Amino acid sequence: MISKPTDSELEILQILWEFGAMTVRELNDKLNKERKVGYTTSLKMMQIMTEKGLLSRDTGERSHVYSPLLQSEEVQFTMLEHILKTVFKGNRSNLVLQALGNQDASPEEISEIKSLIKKLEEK
Amino acid sequence: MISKPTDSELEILQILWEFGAMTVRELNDKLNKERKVGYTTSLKMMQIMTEKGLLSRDTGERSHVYSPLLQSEEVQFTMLEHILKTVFKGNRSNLVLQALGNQDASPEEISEIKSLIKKLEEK
DNA sequence: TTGCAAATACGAAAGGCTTCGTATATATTT
DNA sequence: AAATATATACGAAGCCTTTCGTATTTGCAA
Repeated sequence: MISKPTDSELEILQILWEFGAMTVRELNDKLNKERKVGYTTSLKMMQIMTEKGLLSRDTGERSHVYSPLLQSEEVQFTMLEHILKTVFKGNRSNLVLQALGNQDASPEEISEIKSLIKKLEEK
Repeated sequence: MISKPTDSELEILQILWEFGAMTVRELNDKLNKERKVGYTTSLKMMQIMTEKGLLSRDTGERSHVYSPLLQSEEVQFTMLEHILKTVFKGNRSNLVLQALGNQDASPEEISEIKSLIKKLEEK
C-alpha cells in the first residue's frame, strides 16, 4: 500500500518529479524560489522521507543525491482514491463533475477532456 | 477561505451530511459501526470542530445537537482544488483523466460523464 | 597543515491531531 | 432522597510534522 505524503513532502516530490534527482542544496534552492526554507530543514525532510521509503539516496559522493521512489502517477492515483472515499463517498462521476464543473474550467479544458474520454473509450 | 478538514473530521462530517444534525451519542453510535471509538473521543472531536467553525451546536437540550456548517460540495471543491495544486501542478485535465482512466471506470460511468460534460457546455 | 566552507547527523522545540481518563453536572429510576 | 445513568468539560498523553540550532565530518584552499 502506498502512503499518502504530507503537503510538505509533496512540495519536495513535485520538484524531484519535474527536474529529476538532485542534492539537498539544489532542492533547497528551488524550494526557496517559492518560500523561505532553511537548508537543514530541507535536509531533515529529505532524510525522513528516505527513512519512510519516499526517496532513495546515492551516498557515493559527499553531496548525497536524492531520487523519488514513487512515480507522480502513483501518488496522484493514491490521493484521488483517498478523497474519492473520504469526501465523495466513492462516487467517481461526482468527483469528475466537481473537477470539471463547479468552477472556471475553460472551453479549451473541456474539449481537451472530451478528446481524452474519446481515447479512453477506444481502448 | 474554507479550511481543509482532517480525515477524522471528514469521517464525522460525512455522517452529518448523510443523516443530518444529531447528538454526540447518535454520531458515536454510527461511528462505531465502522470502528471502535470512545464516546468522549467523539465528543471532544465535535467540540473542537465547533471551535474551528466546522460545526454548530444547539445547546437548548441537555444533549447538544450538532450540525455541519459547511456543505459537502464546498469541501469537495476545496479538497479537489488543493490536490489539483499539490499533486497535479494545476493541470485539471490530467486530474480528470486520472480520475477516469487509470483504473476501473466502467463504460457506464464514462457515458455518464460525457453527458455531464454536454450539460456543462450548454451553459 | 591549518583554517574555511559546505555537507551530514542529531536533537529538540513548537504546534497540531487523536485518544481517552477523570471530574463534574444533570437527569432518571428505585 | 439516594443511587444510578448519561451528559458535558477539561486536561493531558502520545504521536506526527515541521522547523531549525548545534555539533561533527569532510573537502579544499591558502
